[in-house]
Amino acid sequence: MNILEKIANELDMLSKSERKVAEVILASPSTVIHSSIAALAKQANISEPTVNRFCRRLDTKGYPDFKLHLAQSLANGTPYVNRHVDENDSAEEYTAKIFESTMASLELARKSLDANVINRSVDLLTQANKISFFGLGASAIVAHDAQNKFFRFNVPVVYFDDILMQRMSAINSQQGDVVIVISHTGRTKSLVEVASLAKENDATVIGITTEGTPLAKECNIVLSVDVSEDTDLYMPMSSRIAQLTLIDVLATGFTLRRGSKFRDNLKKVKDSLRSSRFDRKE
Amino acid sequence: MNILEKIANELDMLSKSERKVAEVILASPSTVIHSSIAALAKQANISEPTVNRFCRRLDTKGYPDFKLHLAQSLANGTPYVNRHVDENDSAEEYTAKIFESTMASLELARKSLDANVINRSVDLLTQANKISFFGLGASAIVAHDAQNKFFRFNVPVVYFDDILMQRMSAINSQQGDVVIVISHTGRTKSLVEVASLAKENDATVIGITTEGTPLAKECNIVLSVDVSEDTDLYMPMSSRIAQLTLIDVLATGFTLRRGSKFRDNLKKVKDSLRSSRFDRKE
DNA sequence: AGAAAAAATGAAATTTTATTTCATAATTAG
DNA sequence: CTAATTATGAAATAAAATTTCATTTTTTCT
Repeated sequence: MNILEKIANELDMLSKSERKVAEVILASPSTVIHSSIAALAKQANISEPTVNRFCRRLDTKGYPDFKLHLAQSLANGTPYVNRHVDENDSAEEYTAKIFESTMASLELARKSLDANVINRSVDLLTQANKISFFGLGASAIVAHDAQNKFFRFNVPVVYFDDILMQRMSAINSQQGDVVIVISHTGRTKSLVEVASLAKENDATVIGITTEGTPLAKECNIVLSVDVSEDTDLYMPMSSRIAQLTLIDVLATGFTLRRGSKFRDNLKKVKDSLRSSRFDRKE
Repeated sequence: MNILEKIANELDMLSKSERKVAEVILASPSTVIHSSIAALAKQANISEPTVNRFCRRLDTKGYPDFKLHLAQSLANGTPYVNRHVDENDSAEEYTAKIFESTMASLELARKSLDANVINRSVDLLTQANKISFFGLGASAIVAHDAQNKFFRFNVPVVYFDDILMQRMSAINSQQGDVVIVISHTGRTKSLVEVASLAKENDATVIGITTEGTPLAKECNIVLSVDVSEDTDLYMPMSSRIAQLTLIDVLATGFTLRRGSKFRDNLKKVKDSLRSSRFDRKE
């Protein structure tokens, strides 16, 4: 179990001074693993025994043992933290930060997903007469991608990123159709309306959105993808990556459910693209 | 760099006694991280200073520091590896596998990227009179996404996922234009031709593709995004995620280069979307 | 509100652990 | 076979962590 998460979790179980220690550690865990207990105590403006007690409260044997746990956490658990891009970052720095934030978001998204809900969604998709993907803005890309994937499966699939087409399509939907509505915020008015229209016309509506939003309330099933709020500061970044990965999951679930014969078919689709490509030299 | 590998590598650089230490560590590294220097010395039948010297020879500051490195190596055992989805996987299993593979690919992609090339690309983009993004299939989504992002920056930007439009646009390009061609395989004939046409017409061609491919050869600059070959078995998955993250990096570089005033403008674009959304309750 | 109990905290002492120093032993080169 | 070099460990020293205990702060109960 990751000790950084553990610290964050148990933050309110700690005493005032211990919390100071926790904050210093969370602020810069990689510095701490190279600090002595004295240095850390000074940094947090508390005494050395307090640091020691803090370590014990986290079920480690003492400070050195705590550092070991911390080192391990840094190596795997949350190597990918959300580090904000800074005005003066070099290309190298902001590249690293963006990749790491994206990975951190994927980690988070994975945790927020419920396998049962995925399973039910795959069930519905395999049984659908028609599948529609709707999204706007950044989520339009996700819908576009989903169409691209499901199209390969040779199932009736459409995608619209135009409000009017979405409405018309929703109104024409019927029992047996699955409509997937994608929106990170879950607050885009026209999409919420589209979801509502589709539902009224007996389609099954699956939302790829955040739990508890107006859109989520209109859906039969909600695939909630949580990503840290502040990664998408000025433009959608992590959210759409998480959504796309979810599409991969659904597509994979779909192919698995359809069995091996179906996957042979996929290979055929892939091979059919070959003539449009230059050969590999090897 | 993994310290266990390092020990194994440098085994023959070590003295007889130091090698004894190395062997004890390699035999059971997880025991060692909980041992004191005295315990380890005894285990290896050598003295404490020898252990200390051993640690220094591996470029660590001393025994505690060595243990930290060791702890990290142990944790790093299986970070995000490419685990293949299996026929009989449960929803939980394949979800985890896909998310982890995606993260592994991002890690790989980040390593393959050259910050200097990114910097030059950002340079060119900020100075461009017009920016075009071309892609087909899964890469069309990436181009679509790029357009969506750069459109917010209020620069002339177009995207085409249609071969004919791409050709026409390439032929009409001129000096000062930047054309970004996206293709994971780098072997799609029509895209290679489009790149070549754009170049002939004095546009600067940036390729988001794999190094050494026919497309790469036609480009002025290649942003090479390597992802493990076998992740995209039947359909493109990881490659497009890596490409999209690269788009985020370019877009971020762009905004940083344009300065803070420009970013205020971005906020305005975002705020302008507000009226199309339901309010948050808080 | 105020006293007693409980909990939290840090100074100092103690203990544990790691490192340095230095004399001796082993190895290598000439 | 000897001198030089290198490797090694015992002992001393230094550094770091932990324990003890007195003091302060907070909480609980009149």
